[in-house]
Amino acid sequence: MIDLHSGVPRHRQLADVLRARIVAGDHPPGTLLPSETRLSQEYEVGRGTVRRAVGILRAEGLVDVASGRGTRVRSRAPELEELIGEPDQLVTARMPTPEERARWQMPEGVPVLVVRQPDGLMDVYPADEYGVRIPRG
Amino acid sequence: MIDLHSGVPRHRQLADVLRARIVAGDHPPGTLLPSETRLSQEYEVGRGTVRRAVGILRAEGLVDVASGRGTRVRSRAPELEELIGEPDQLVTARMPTPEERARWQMPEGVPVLVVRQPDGLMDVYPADEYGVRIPRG
DNA sequence: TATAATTTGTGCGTATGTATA
DNA sequence: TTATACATACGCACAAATTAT
Repeated sequence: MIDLHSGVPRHRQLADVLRARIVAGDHPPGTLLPSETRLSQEYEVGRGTVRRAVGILRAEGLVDVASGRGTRVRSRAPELEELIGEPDQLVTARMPTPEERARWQMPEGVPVLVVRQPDGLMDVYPADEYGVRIPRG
Repeated sequence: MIDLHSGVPRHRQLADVLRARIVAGDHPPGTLLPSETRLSQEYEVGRGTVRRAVGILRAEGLVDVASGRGTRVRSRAPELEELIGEPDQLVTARMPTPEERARWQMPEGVPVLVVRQPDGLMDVYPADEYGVRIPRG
């Protein structure tokens, strides 16, 4: 599975393998991945390498990691609450600041939608729960 | 600066300190941060701790790290190319897949805008370069 | 209630490789 | 070529959170 001489870092290789297994349904949403120690034995890499690989999946929003409990495959695509856009607003996105993440208790790997009014005021919404609908004329 | 007995992990404390210094303009965009070794001496933590702290800032898109060159504070580029939204489109955001990041050569810590058409088709744009403008009726 | 086992979190030291100046 | 700096990887130890006994 992991090629030590491919030039590709092992933690990226492992992240690719785990991601593939997740999207292939091998690890269904809601289930736990094997523990870090188990994975390090299974793929014959150090635990630190496993943690970096899992960290990648976490940053991508694929899994949720909790101390003492394990690494759980995140359930995909919950219903988005629709915000109705208003003319001349500009919608973009970025990663939240630590304060914003704390305020809305956002999981890792989830961006925020930034809706900027013509007058410069901005509203911010977690992108895993909100979407902006373009209104009909 | 770093409190060993606060309960807050040192690499998080250091990330907070560095982030604060960056946003305060102490380390202007385009400049290099002190080297990892220098930071580890300055804040009296291990180099691994420094790397984890910098890794946080990198995931947030605040800095760009290059081997042999150093850690550079990323220039904020609020110059967004505007896409004109069309009625009934739904705009949201998520983190890019590795393929999407490679395709557009996106830096870390940058989400993608997802524009979903009424028929289900989706367009994806890097959120650091694009925004969606809500058209007037 | 208390204890142990499991699992993730943190931190250190070390080694080797690679890129840049 | 040499020095500097970052990248990857391993191993070890201990702490903290959770779950099982």
